[in-house]
Amino acid sequence: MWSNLLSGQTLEDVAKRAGVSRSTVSRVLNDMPHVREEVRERVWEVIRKTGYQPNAAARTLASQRSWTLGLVIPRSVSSFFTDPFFPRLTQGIAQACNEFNYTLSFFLVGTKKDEEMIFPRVSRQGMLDGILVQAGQTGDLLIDRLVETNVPVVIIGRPHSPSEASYIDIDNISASCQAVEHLISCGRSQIGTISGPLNSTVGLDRLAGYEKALSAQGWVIDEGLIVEGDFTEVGGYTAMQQLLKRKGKLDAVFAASDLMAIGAMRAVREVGLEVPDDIAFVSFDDLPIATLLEHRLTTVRQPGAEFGYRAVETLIDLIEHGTKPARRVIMGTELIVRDTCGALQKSTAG
Amino acid sequence: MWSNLLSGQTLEDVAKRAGVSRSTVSRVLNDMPHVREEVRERVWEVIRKTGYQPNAAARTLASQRSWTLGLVIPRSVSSFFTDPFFPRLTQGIAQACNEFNYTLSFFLVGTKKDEEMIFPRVSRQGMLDGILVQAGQTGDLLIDRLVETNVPVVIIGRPHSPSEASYIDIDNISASCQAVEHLISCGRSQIGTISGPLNSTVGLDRLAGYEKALSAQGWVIDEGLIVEGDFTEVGGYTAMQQLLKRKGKLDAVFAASDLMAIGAMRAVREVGLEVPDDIAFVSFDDLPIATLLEHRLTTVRQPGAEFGYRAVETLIDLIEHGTKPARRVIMGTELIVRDTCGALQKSTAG
DNA sequence: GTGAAAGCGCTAACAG
DNA sequence: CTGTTAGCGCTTTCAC
Repeated sequence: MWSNLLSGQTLEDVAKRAGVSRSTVSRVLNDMPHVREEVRERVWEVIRKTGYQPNAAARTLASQRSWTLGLVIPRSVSSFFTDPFFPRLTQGIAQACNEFNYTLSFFLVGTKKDEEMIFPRVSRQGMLDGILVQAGQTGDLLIDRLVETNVPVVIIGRPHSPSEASYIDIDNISASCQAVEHLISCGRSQIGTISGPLNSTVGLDRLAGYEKALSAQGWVIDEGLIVEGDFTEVGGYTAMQQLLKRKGKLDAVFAASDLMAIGAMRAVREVGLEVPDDIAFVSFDDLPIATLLEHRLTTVRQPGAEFGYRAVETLIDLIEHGTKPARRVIMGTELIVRDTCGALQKSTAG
Repeated sequence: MWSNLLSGQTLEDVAKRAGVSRSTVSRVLNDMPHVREEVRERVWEVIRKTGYQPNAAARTLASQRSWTLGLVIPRSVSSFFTDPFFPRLTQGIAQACNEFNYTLSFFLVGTKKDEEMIFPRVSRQGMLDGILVQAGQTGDLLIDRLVETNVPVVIIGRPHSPSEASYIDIDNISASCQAVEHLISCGRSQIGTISGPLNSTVGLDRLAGYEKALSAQGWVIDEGLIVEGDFTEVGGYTAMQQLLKRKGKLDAVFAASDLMAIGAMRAVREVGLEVPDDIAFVSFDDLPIATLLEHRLTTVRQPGAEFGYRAVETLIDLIEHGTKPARRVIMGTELIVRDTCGALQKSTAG
């Protein structure tokens, strides 16, 4: 009966209609105490009838709280839109934001120019209550700039510069070590690796895990068995071709991502070799596609959505309880044994 | 030398330091005329030195403009995080937002409860200058609610209810028709289809294109050759198994997405049939993976990033020049002929 | 060309 | 329990 949605209603209007003051309406709106039940209901009634919606900007300005979180993807994270891992991460983040009633703003830094345009928006007061930023490459200073900003920040992935920043990560070293150990326990001894980009901590850590496992056997690291990849299918394919040049001395590969393992297996198939008989594979991610391939991937499952969810929880903790001390959250992984490592085959046959 | 980043500086502080009034600083900040060049530079100098950043909430409140766009994914769009098409779309949207200096807020409606939580946030005054919403399924009323809100809205995909809402889409009917015509021109005549969900316009339209192509030949539509899919790999696999029950009468399939074609080809391989010799395929999307398969996909390329970019442009147009008349943007597609349709093979052999 | 003053719509002391 | 009163930090007339 009264004017409807978004007709520019204000608290004042609602107050007048309900015959109370602005403060009372504000109290009702924010579920605060000290309002008679009868009045509270009268006010709600008016709010409902008028379709009144509080103005977000005014609320933010007055309360110094925007209920908005920023998700920043640095320029150096080029795989954000191609690596299937990220959608899962984003999903978890979005879900947590919904649950905790935050809005999620998305800052994709595509170019150097973008960075200069975006940074002011991100660091602006009154815009964001906190920031989630994906760890990128060495030399990408965006994260450091963000941290200096004094807005609560949680880094997704281990940051390069050991600062007092909060971050959330998985234990890439242990997980990779375990993956390679599995290969060893399957009887493989000439194990190569296709690493992630070595200018990222995730690439570095997974390589470190590989080396750790070999060293634990007392084996010496053969640099020729290490090829740097880029987390893409094509990168895995190319890297495998490198590795195959020394075939005969290679019976297994640890790939730092499922996508690279898929590319690598394509290269293996092309030269007429068999997976897992000739070359066994263990990789990382456990993408949905892992079980749909001809040879189902033995791979390290890392939390995707849960990871994002937890990152948001951590950030909200910083917002509500202060940024010090820095939080360090390490989430667990799990080795999923399937076909590509040859373990199941063996136990079936043997 | 003066205090730095985010120390709670205000326009007032800057004005004082520069020896001018707030109005002048505001003019400088917003590149407005009527400021002496000398003064302008003095003010910029202070801004730079102090690291002052204007408060976004205050600015939004005073100017009634948030420079923020919302991207809403309705509950019924469950494939958002699994279909590789969406990342490309999002990328284009994010890029356009950067270029036009808008911030992108992301609303993922996961559950019915989410919808009730999110709707007020989205429709709230002072929060969003405009909304991009992905078209969902029939019966999903979110879009209609959003349109009623009077905030400028652009629907991504053709909406179900023919309202005066603005939308952007590709010509799914023509594109699908062309795809099936190609199959016909390759000499196939027993053509089945794995459709998208038939409660979505995109599913409906691609099926309509399939039927149009057959009808144009004077052929009668065989309902037994139509199986509904869900745009996923597994859905394609299952649908193909249905179709294969009538094999011998089937020499080609039009799949409404690449992912479904991949699943379908898996099913074909499992029963020992050959692609494209026994069954030819044409699909839709042209995902990056299309060229990495054993049989490279013949598929309809639809704009991904460009689509998102254009959606943002359209929305900004609505914001700046009014929502009437409604804009209808239809983007082009292109049939990419590769291996799965058998055309190349044939021309090589013949 | 510049400044004063009045809001934008809300929250949050502080009285009562 | 409720209302009054200040702001939050900026934009935007309107004088000068």
